[in-house]
Parts: sequence; structure tokens; C-alpha cells
Amino acid sequence: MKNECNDCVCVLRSFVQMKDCQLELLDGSHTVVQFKRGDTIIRQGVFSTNVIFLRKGMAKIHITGPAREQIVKLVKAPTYLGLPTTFGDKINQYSVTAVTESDVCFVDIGAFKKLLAENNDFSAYILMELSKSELEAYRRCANRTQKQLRGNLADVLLEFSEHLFESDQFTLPLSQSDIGNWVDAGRESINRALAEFIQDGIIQMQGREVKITDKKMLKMISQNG
Amino acid sequence: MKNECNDCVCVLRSFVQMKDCQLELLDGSHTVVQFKRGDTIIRQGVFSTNVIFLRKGMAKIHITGPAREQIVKLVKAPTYLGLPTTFGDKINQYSVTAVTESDVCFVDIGAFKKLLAENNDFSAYILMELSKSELEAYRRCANRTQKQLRGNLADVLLEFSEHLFESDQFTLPLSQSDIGNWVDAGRESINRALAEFIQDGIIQMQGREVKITDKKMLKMISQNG
DNA sequence: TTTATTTTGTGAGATATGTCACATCTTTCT
DNA sequence: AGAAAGATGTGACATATCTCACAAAATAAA
Repeated sequence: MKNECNDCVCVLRSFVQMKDCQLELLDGSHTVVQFKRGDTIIRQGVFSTNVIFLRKGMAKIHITGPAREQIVKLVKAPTYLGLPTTFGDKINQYSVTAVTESDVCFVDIGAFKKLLAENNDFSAYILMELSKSELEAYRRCANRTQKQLRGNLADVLLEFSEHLFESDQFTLPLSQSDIGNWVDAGRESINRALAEFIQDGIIQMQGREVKITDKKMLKMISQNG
Repeated sequence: MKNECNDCVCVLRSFVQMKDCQLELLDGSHTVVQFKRGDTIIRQGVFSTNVIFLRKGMAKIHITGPAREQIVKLVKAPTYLGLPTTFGDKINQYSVTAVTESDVCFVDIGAFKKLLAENNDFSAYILMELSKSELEAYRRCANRTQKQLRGNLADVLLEFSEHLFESDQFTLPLSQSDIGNWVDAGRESINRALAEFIQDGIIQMQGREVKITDKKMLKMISQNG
């Protein structure tokens, strides 16, 4: 019988050598579930008993702020979801929602912790992941708060193009009001700014299909706008 | 000869049992340095070779943003400084500056990593610390960006009073323009808002000496303002 | 002590963005 | 298919905050 975890991105991604018994442990304590666009993968405020790995798809991480829902970041597979919740707090401190069809692997937290304790390379890897995302969070926040609308919107478009879809042409997986919740702006302002970008020949849009036609300018705006 | 690390807060704080040999390893690879108010403890962009622990005092963590220096948070001893840099990146991704006289312990990164590998409880503790601060970063950012000036300023005052100094009376360790860099506001706006708080009988001030006289109202403003 | 430098206090005007209002257009559900 | 819900476009106006400008205090340096 073949061990499913053997070739799984969750495991491969860490570049860590796993013993057979460790792989078996994983294999015996995980479940894979499919989510549709808009489905909640992790719900803020709910007790968490699993480590969660996004195997396929894209998801938004969002948190309930004092006035409205705040999108913290968008992530794409393969990646862990809710890693900090696993160690920092039993209760989920944020929500994760699928923005495309996604495959998600739920790993029992006990098995995961056992693995961490046994395999030092693996725990070093997790340590590094956590560290990186904390540093990223600091940087992201500083950027968001210091730039104004056009700059932030440019960042979002570049994020889609360079990291998430790795293409100059893509379909926006978020509504304009979601983008607003991401960059701290009203839905109307996003709409107007997008219209400006189109007017200025920086992007083309039909529906949610976006094509970046002047990336240089977009990067300029990201820096100075 | 007494082992200095034996009673050190760095070690005690983790509530983790250390073996004698581990304590000796630590003892042989650390240096304690005093910093004065305003001194740079960690400088962004510089190569990092130490894990750093704040033993006494208070420090601000700040990062160079696109337009200006952004204060991420204030921390007080005992706490680690630059933990995410240690694992996530060799280059410091942010600066840390003492805001009061501080004692800082520099631990060799190699020794620290060895300790992590040997002592699972310790590495679990560090994992938890990292997780907590990431979650905190998300929350902080959502709060900052969604509240307006008065709400954010109220938060800052409450942070001083409830977490940093644990008293309703304290001396501001930051200038008004620093506070501005913390909550994303201009120095003048901070000044005006403080004047309002005084006018409204919420706080009293003489120089940088602050006394909170109406904490209830301050919390109200923090929530709704 | 005297001289710089940094902080604080305050006014007036400019502006980016929020808010409300309403008309499409799309997608989803029954 | 038809109805209901949600997403987008666009105008007019309000407003919180920034920016510039300049003076007084306080702190640090010489």
C-alpha cells in the first residue's frame, strides 16, 4: 500500500528527510478535503485541533478588525495555514477563506507535534517559516499604512502578477470591496483608482480579467504613489 | 565559579528545564552590554550573528518604510529581540533602539541553535513565542489601520499604562513625532489630539509626565474612536 | 553660559479618501 | 425564467488628516 504523504507537497516543501515511520505517522493522521471558492477553511474564534496545509488553490487570510473584516494576505498552495494558531493559541485568531477551488490537508496536531519533537530539521524548518512570515507581516503593515491608495493598489496588482499567478494576465479572485478590505480603502475608491489605471493605459480590464500593460509604470506607482 | 545564566531571566522565562551542560554552553557564549536611551541595539540591514535578549529596560522595534521610519511595537524586558531575524534571514529586517537605559544579552547564534536542537521543550517554547508575536502583529495592524487618530492614541496610552509601565502615571519614553511614527500620523496631529485629551479631562500632562485620569473614557475612545 | 538642536505648540489652507445615493450589470438561487 | 442578492460604476459633498509656516520651550552640545 502506497503512502500518500510520501510525495505530498506538505512534506516535500520542507526539504527535510523524513523517516518511514514518521511518514506513516503522518499518513495515518491526515484528511484531505476539497473547498469551493468562498468556503471557509478556518474560522476565527473556533477551537483548532489540526495543522492545516493548503495543497492546491489560493486562500485569503482575514481577521475581524474593530470596524470591518481585514484581509491580511493572500496565499497560494503549497503553504501552511494557521501555523501560528497551532502553537500560539488554541483558538483560531483569524479566518481563512478559499478564493479559488482548493485542496486542503488537515493533520492531527498531536502527530504534528510529535514529528516536530522527533525531527530537528523539520522543526528548524517550521521555525524558519514562522520567522519569515512575521518579518513579512511587519513589512506589509508598514507599506500599507504609509502608501496611499494608488500605491497600495499597484502593490496588489503586482502581488497577483508576480507572486500569486506569475503572469501579467489573470482573473481577479477578489471583489473590489475585498481589495478595499485588503488595502484599507473603500470599495468606491478602489473602483475609481482602477478606472484611472485603465485610463492611463497601465492595465486593461474586462470583467475581472486583468492584463497589465505597463508594468514599469505600475512599479513606479507602487514606489512613489 | 558561579554560572551567570543560572538565574538569568532569559532562561527562567521559558519555564524550561535546562541541563547543567546546556547552561554552561550558554554561559560560555554570551555577553551582556548596557545601552543608553537612544542607542541602537539592532540595526536594520546589518548582518546578524547573535540571538539578543533584553534583560532590563524598554526598546522600540522599528522598520524603514517607503516614506518614513515606522515603529512596529514597543517591548520591555524580559524579552527576546530579533528572534525572527535569527531564523528567517541573516540580515536584520528591522532596527531596535533603546528607549530607556537597557541591559542586553548577546548569545552566540550557534550555541543557541545547538540548544534548540538538544532541548525540545525549549524549541517548543520558542515556537510559541514566534507564533504569538505573529498573531499579535496581524491584530495590531488591523487595529492601526482601521481606527483613526484618537482611537490609536488612546491605544498607545493604554499600552503604556497597562502593559509597559503597569501604572496610570508614567513618563512618555517617546517624542510626539515617534508616537506619530507609531500610529501613522503626523507629529502635529498627535499634539493636537493630546491637547484634546487634556482638555476633555482624560489625561493630565506636564512635560512628558502623563497621568491618566479617566481610563474608562480612554477605553471608550480606543473602541469607538 | 552661550549656542545649537531637538522638541512642542498652534494656525490656515490643501487634499485624499470616506460617505451617501442611485443606476446598472452579474451572478446565484428558487 | 424570474426574482433576489451581490458587484460595479459614477456623482456630489463632508471631513479627518497632512502640509507648510513660524514661534516658544526644552534639551543637548560647545
